[in-house]
Amino acid sequence: MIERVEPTAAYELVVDRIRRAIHNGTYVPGDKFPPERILAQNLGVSRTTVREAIRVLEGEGYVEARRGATGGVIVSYQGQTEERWRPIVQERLGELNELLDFRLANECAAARLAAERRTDEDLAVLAAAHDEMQRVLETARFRAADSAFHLGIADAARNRFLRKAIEDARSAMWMPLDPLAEQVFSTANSHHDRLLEAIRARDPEAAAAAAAEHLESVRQDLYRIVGSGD
Amino acid sequence: MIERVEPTAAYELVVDRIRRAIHNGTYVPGDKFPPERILAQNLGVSRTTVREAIRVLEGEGYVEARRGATGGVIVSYQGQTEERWRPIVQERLGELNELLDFRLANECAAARLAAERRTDEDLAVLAAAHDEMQRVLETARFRAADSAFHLGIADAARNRFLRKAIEDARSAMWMPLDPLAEQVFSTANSHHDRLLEAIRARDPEAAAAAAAEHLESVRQDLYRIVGSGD
Amino acid sequence: MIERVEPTAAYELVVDRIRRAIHNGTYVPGDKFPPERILAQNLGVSRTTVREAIRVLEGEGYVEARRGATGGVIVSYQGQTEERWRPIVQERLGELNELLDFRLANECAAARLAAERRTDEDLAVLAAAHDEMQRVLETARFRAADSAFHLGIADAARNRFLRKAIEDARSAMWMPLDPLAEQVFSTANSHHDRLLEAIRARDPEAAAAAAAEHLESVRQDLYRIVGSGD
Amino acid sequence: MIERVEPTAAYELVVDRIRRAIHNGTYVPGDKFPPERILAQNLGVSRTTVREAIRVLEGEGYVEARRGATGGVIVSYQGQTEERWRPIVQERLGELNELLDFRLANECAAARLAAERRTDEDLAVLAAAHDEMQRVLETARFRAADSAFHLGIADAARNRFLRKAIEDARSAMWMPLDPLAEQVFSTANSHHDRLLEAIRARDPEAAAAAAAEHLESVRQDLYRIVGSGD
DNA sequence: GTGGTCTAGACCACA
DNA sequence: GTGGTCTAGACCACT
Repeated sequence: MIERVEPTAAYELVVDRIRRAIHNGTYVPGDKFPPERILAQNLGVSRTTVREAIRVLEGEGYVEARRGATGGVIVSYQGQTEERWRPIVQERLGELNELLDFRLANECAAARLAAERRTDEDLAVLAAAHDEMQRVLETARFRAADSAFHLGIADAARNRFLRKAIEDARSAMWMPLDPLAEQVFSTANSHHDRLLEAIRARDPEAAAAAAAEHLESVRQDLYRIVGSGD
Repeated sequence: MIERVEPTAAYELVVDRIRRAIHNGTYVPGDKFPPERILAQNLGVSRTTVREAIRVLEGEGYVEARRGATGGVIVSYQGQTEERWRPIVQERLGELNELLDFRLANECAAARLAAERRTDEDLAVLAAAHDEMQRVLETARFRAADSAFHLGIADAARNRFLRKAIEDARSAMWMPLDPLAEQVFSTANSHHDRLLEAIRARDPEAAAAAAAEHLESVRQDLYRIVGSGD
Repeated sequence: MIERVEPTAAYELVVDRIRRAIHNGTYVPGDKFPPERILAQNLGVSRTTVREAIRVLEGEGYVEARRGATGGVIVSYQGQTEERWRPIVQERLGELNELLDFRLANECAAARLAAERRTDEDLAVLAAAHDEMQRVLETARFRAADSAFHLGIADAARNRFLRKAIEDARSAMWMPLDPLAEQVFSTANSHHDRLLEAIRARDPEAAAAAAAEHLESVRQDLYRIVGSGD
Repeated sequence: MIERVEPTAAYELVVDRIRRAIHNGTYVPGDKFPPERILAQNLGVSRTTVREAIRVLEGEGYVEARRGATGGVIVSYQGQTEERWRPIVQERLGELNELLDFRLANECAAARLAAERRTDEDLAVLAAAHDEMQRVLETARFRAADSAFHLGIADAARNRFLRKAIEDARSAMWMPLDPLAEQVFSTANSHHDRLLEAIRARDPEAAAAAAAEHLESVRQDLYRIVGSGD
């Protein structure tokens, strides 16, 4: 009836923000973060708090801090093989399915609204991300462009609640499956093609359908990972 | 790119929990809350923190604390006339529209999934809430039953993310519009009828359509409030 | 610079109020207090708190509680001989002198203002108290009339701050010196005569002088008690 | 006959102490208070209680709390124009007159006793406060020196009851009338001159007369404020 | 090293 | 047995 609250320390929130920025490709392995002072300012917290967060992320192997004038905080490489992740996916399968249903609801709605409301600027952003995805070879870069594409749709839908729900859900689904990602590049690109075209053509239903198809194919990928162990 | 974090104090979380419990009708005006000591235990915080939250809610006029063995913290009456709320609705109109689009996405999806997955127990819960809505005269009780109905659908959909999104959105839309609510009782009831029937019949598309229709009529009500001032 | 605070429990305040009422003769030995319920109402506290206070006063020997229909809380007799109090007066002599200087300041000012502002009603109250003092034999009754007289002057001065200061100071000086009191009856009466006449004649300076003389004679009485042990 | 008691929470006592310290100029706008932990120790209460008091004072606009090593609780600036305070003075006029009569009684008595009992150390304190008053330009500093001067007289009188009565009365009269204060600087200084000289000369009657004259001129100032609105 | 928050436990005043 | 207050101690976030 009334559930437990769990107070979250400021530095945990910062950890979350940074981790999410890495997951959605804002920063890819090898990238350097802005200086702590700047980060602190942007996040609206003190530098101590940022440092605390970075220490945690270092512990998790997400980032690496280097001292000196040429130093800074850089994102680490941490690709994982499909093999190592299969048990984890298996365990989370129920949750991942729920997440996909949740994304279906929100990303289809966003695609529909984006098709209605998109400006030419929105379209340019989406097209750029789409181009980027077809050009890049590196998984991390692909993921960044992928995020930019899907969040660009949410932005074009002009709805901050859908935007946040989509961002949350994508972040929650994230897994460092570099090898897998490569296999699905081409499939993803064909879906993205259809989605982009529908939005360009201002066709809400086609956009929603393309989004749904895309997400269902992601679901198939997950089942394939799980199944491939048998 | 990287957004501000806003650290949330434990007592703020408690304020939110309690406020939400009032908004969704878990406690209606005149109801007494569990004793502070019990609340603290349930919420997993100390009594001081609960009291801090109650003090805030007292300041906002949500609750009133009475001492003594027969005392306790009770929910205040704070009905507002449509007149007083028109400017506030007007100001929030953009946000409310976004919220409705967000609810459309999630509540239609929930209705669809509920129609597929509902058990007989789910149906019993929905039917009970539906009956309650048609029986009660008091606005607060109606609101409670309304919440029970819609969250019951989310529960039947077996998806915690949809559930949370729906709860959040409903809570964010809440306004103490008692008079308005009364006017829309009958309309709401007819929509709920259709929704319940679709779920009973395990018809996903009909359920989604009924949910959509219901939310669009809520949107019309909001515009009516704003427009009635001319 | 910033001094300690000492929080006072409600029941301590009640103890103080009741003790003061006994000291200034509102209730004299043998008198019965109002029922607890009434006391609680008048004091603005709950009955439990009144009971707590009475328990303390019982412990101090001020009152005695008797059960049953004819029962109630009655003020105890607790006369003390001069002998027993001499050491206590000696110890408090510095404080008592300060109190007398404080009373001089405030009672003279009150006498002066009373002479200017007194109404015929004020005069009647003072005259009644004055008569009472000359008639009574019992120490307790004399003290009651004495209090009525002096506080009546403070009331006639129409100044709540002087009133409170006088009441506080008189209460702080109180000692259960029944034998002493008898010895000074006649002296006190002659001073009171002069004070009453000056106020009746609306002569501020004479009133202040009479008040001063009265208090200085009280000071002499104290030194006599202390000295009489040599 | 028996008056209501009003139980005072510890934090209310602390609020009072701090507010009084501000009123009598112990801390002037811009000053920083001792750290909460020290305050708590000095006041003999827990830090929670001190914080509760500070929260109240923050709400009243008396103080402002800043975090960080260079932070602390500082006294706010809150000067008020004569205009804004006229109605308030008007409303309190009766009470203020009573307070002035009360101060007359006690401050004249204190001046008289101070003239008799002052040591050279007392004189040095008074002279220092007197010098300070003639030197400072800032209202707040003047008020602080003024308080030091008058309470210094009470201290020289060696009477804790007069001391407390004077401090209470001065605190109760306090108003944030900065502009007014400036206008009366010179008048006050001339009165203080005479008062200081009488105490230095050990002339009780002259001291009392100077104190009386000073207070009567304050009364005139109040009437001037009230009258100036016509 | 400051203010901000939280905890666990206690006692008090109230009905 | 309720809310109201207080304590002693702790950790966190800020500057």
